Amino acid sequence: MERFREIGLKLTPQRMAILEYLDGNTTHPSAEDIYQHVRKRFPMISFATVYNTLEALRKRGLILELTIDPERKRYDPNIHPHHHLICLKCKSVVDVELDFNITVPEELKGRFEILGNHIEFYGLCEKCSEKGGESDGSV
Amino acid sequence: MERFREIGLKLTPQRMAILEYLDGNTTHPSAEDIYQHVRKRFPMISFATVYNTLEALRKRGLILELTIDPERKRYDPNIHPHHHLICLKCKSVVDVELDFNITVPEELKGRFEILGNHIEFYGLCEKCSEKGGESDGSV
DNA sequence: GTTACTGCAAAGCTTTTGCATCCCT
DNA sequence: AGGGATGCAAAAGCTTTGCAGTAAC
Repeated sequence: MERFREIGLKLTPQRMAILEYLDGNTTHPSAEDIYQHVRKRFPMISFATVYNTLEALRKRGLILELTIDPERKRYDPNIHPHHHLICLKCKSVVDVELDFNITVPEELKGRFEILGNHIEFYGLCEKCSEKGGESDGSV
Repeated sequence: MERFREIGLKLTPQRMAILEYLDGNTTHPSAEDIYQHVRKRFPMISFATVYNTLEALRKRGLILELTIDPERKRYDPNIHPHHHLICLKCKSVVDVELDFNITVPEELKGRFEILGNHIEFYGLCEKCSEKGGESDGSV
């Protein structure tokens, strides 16, 4: 929270609300989710402010922009390297804090400078599994 | 190609061109890429046809819709389970046909029905690595 | 002859941008 | 006071949809 000021960002009430919502949040919200939540307290807040703040946070490495939902970007305040379970039905995302110790052959490393990796496990969450999953074939 | 007819799809010249372009294609093209390519032979083709065809193929499991580029969907005719290297700079995508044999704890399996996984390695491709990579912090 | 596909245009969503005003520092 | 942030509205991309005409079966 104070780190915010330290890195040269102005701490406005709107941003404070966004930060509070994101802090410890494991729901991997979209910009829309964040907007809807913060709007309860700041009915006048605009998407511009939400996107602007998210971009500022992302640029400084304080949040991660996830590309795991084909429909929209999701944001994750957990910047610790970790992986994700994605429910194919309800699109919920769950953290997987495990180290899988993935190593690629030297031969590959020569042709591509690998800086990191991210595993997406896809399947069905408990709720959607119970209901029985008529999938449309998407992966 | 003939499988197309077998599964109840009409084989039009436009679709044939799309199929030909996709066959063996490892560039992971976007809808725009496909449109631009097919347009050389069929100047009148529309995005509706491209998207329509891609959706028909995806629904039948003949192609994969990839969610690895934050800006747009990419399509992959390689439906064999495999992983990807993504260049953070030029967004090129390279296949990784290796089995990493990832296993998750039983405890996790109980709470989530895992149907598959996909690893994205991110980093810099050979070309972009040479140029030196001023990144904007995106992952 | 049917039915599905095509092309076009319009619309839908998510995300970005320009700009005048405001307010955090 | 100064510069960044805000809210609004418009615009930009990507993707979807409605519809009338057309072509594959």
